[in-house]
Amino acid sequence: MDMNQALDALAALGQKTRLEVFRLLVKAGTDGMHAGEIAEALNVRQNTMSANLAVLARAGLIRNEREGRNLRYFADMDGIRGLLAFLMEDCCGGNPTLCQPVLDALACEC
Amino acid sequence: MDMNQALDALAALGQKTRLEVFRLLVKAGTDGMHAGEIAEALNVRQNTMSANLAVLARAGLIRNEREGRNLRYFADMDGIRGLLAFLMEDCCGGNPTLCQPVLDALACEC
DNA sequence: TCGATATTTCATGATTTATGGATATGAATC
DNA sequence: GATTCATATCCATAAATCATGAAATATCGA
Repeated sequence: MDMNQALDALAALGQKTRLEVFRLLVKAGTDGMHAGEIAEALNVRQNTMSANLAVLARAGLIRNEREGRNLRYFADMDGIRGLLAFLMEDCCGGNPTLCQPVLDALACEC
Repeated sequence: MDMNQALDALAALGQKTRLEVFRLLVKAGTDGMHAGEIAEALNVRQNTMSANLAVLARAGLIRNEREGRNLRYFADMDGIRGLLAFLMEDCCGGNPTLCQPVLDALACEC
């Protein structure tokens, strides 16, 4: 994760619809959700949602798999973990005893 | 941490100068840095930096203490911890064995 | 009180971003 | 191959955001 990736990710999450999408997908876990379901759940028009999903995907926060006519979207745990690690990098001057446990613990394998 | 606070925090971090400031202050830890030092370190004009510091402070990500003519800024670990917890809330449908350790570990006391 | 220093506030113009309608693509079904 | 469904893309417009210069505020020392 470098600065630009982190910026993309944070900017992507700094918008209401996209933050809601991300949290919805985090909650959905490995089941994921179809694009249409997401749009309906959040009451957002299809084209707007598509654009927002694209922003999140480009930022590495979600990914999708095609299922016939549908696209199923998932939260990308690797992406969010990398972002969190970047945010806390060199925490407290890099003192490892204080902060390394935080980063290690982000190895959540949802 | 509610949705609006989280949006403020993410939008605040989704801008290059502000993300750099935040990481600088995370690195500085309990020592913090003067506003002027921060502006100089990142080569940003003082009024621009002041505006950006205000955004971060309003978002609860940094805080300051006056020291004579200077303001010393610090990363607000409570703020960032709350944000990270909000992002991962109800991860995997709230399955606690998978994801609770991540949230607990964010109790880093820098 | 006066001047110097550190920082913030305000107003503005320029750039970026979000949204909605229309349209296009891609996959399944008939 | 025509139709239909799910989703993506294009384009124009409205809204939000950003950096900047000028002015204001707060603190310190003489």
